[in-house]
Amino acid sequence: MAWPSQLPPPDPVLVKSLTEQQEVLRQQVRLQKPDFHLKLLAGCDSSFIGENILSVFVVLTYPALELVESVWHYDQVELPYIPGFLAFREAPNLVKAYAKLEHEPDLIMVDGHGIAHPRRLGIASQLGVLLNKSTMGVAKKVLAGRHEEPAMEKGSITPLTHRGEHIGNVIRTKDKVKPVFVSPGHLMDMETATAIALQTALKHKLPEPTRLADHYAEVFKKEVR
DNA sequence: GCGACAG
DNA sequence: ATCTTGTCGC
Repeated sequence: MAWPSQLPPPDPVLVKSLTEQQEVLRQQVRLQKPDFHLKLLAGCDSSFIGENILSVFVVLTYPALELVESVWHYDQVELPYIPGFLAFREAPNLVKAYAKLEHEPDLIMVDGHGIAHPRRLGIASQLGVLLNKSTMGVAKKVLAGRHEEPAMEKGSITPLTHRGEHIGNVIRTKDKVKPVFVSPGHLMDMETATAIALQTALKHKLPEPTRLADHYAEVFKKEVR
């Protein structure tokens, strides 16, 4: 009866190394209003099969949100999941999948947090720095910070704060459905990220880019087997 | 010291 | 993330 509902004990040496790497990357993050004219919007997501990871990228037109491309990359996972260090486990494979895209998106919506992270470097921010591309994060659960529950109707927003900083927004993208947590990743700002998340959330809780990436991850998963 | 803990 | 059945509602 070791750690009941606990997580596997992380290796202190590994955590120290990853924390140092995060600091280097964090200093490269730029939060600013993007200069692009949003035409192509990408979404990405990863799923697992034992010790392997399957990452998917989809590209949609904006604002029509029609699918124009979808690619994937399947490989071995190098690290275990450690809260706060998700990017080191998933970003490498996402970068390889991204390289297969024929269309270069203006923005990437990532499943996970942007700066709404204990050290302001969630997977969306880290991936943005690695690809030197605008990114924003859309997560289903909180990792850091506190917030009030937004009203039950679609469009309601509440701020997510941590140590006195506004690190994200809690957005109700669908009536009476659990809200999502949005935050800018890299080369992006809070206002734009929030607006795009709401604009691209049609009939579902998750915005289309993330939702479709999630969907295709399941489709390609059967192809890999 | 006690919980919490993206995917 | 993944393991898992039926069930409620649009």
